[in-house]
Amino acid sequence: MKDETTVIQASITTLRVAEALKHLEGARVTELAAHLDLPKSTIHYHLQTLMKAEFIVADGDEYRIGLRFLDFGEFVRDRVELLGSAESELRKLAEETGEIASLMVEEHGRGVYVAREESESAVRTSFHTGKRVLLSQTAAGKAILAFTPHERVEEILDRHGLEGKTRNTITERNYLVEVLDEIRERGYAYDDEEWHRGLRCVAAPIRDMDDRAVGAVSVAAPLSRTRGERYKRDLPEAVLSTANVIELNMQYS
Amino acid sequence: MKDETTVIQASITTLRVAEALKHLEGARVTELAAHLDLPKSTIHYHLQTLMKAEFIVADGDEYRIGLRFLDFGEFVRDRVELLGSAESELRKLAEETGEIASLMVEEHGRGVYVAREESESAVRTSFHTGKRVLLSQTAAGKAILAFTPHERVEEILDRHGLEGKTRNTITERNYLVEVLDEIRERGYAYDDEEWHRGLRCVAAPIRDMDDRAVGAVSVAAPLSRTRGERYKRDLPEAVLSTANVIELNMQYS
DNA sequence: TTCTCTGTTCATCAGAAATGAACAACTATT
DNA sequence: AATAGTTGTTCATTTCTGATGAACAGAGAA
Repeated sequence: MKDETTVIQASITTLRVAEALKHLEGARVTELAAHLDLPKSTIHYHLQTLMKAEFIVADGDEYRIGLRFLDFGEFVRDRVELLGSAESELRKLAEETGEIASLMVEEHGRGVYVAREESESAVRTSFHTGKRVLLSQTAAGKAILAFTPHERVEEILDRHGLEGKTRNTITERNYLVEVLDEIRERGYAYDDEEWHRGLRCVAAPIRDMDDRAVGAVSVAAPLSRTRGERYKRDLPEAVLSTANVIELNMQYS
Repeated sequence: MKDETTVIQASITTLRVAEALKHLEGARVTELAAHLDLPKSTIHYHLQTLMKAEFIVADGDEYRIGLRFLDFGEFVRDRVELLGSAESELRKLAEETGEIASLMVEEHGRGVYVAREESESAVRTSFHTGKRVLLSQTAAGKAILAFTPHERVEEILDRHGLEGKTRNTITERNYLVEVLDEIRERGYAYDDEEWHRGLRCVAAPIRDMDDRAVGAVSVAAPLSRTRGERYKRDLPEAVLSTANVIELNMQYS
């Protein structure tokens, strides 16, 4: 597996500037230069480039990500076929459980939340649609991995590793493989404070005709509301049932 | 006003490839090469670059825009402060009128729809959130222009011109200025099939303390439902009232 | 098989991206 | 006000890299 793909460095830098601008929630030339460890002049030219292409905007004395990205974002969102079959079911799941229900798909070996519905009583966590996470760190991600061919899983783990996020995050490869086996048997996955302290999730994969995961539904709830039977039986049942309906919807569209 | 800003050509090309990929709704190397009039090899390297940065994805035998843009898109959407004050009001407006209600802001001299709500009976037009249009071609855009300082309006018109879209689109600068004066007096703007055949819109600006437009609300309805008083009185009233509430909401947040 | 498409790789070369220093335009401080 | 310390922009220079067409390999189609 060769990693030295020939890419255009200048473009990579421009994209990194955009990324940094998002990460810093707006920034000025000097700040970006420090953050990316590049000369001010270099940053300047890359910002000019992004401005000319209208991907960023100058707001007062700092640069920010522009609405052009919204255009692209909504476009790509509409291209996720799963969404059509899933959105209304997700809403029902959120209402029924009183928590946050979300839909994840895999891309470039990462998990991406493409939809999210929350009820009034849901916990306030700050992950928006589009959020990218490591598959190994979330219930939905593990549900996806469990129903992904072995070689592909290996590839993904090679590429992204197993970064620890909380004290519960799985960081050992062998252990992860065991967990995935369990999930495959059981049919659904747990996240017991592995991604965020105080937060537990239950997720079920959405599979195609070949039994490959095309995504996963998950419910996220605070520790305090995931005691006993609710965590062991009720939430899994709700999530599984939702995943099942989505799978059926998919087939008739 | 010098236009020859020094930009990085390689990056511009990469961004153009992304743009083309969106426009073509996914494409292969050869198709892109033809569309952008560049050698296949050049396209190849730019695609590799976008792939490595995970901004696009290879789907079967073609490349597509990736979900990374969704991350950026949602991020920038959350940064539009207006939205917090406007979203619920927009929904009410959509229900009340039974049409499509949307919110536009200006960026880089263009109009960008940042929110959109539709009722069941609304006409099916295919413009999604994030859609960028010429300000002169829409009711919301004209409402914004009418409450934008003269010099800035001149700048915008110089940059983007007055492209015709339907037979009703305003293409004469002097006439547009007249229309903007009317709008300023009247307080709201019309779009009489100027953007899309068979579609009429009514829009009102949302203004800040300095009377400058920070956005506009608009209602879009099919020609058949915009006869007589509804077009002349009811819709304007509804839109104005919504804009007013949003302005008030803004001040207390 | 042969032909005709793909997309990828290669070698070459012009020219463009990166850079630090110099400059100008502001703020803050005194 | 004057000054010192910021900032962002411009400039000249040099190296290295992005662009290119041709050659190549791989997949279907004929």
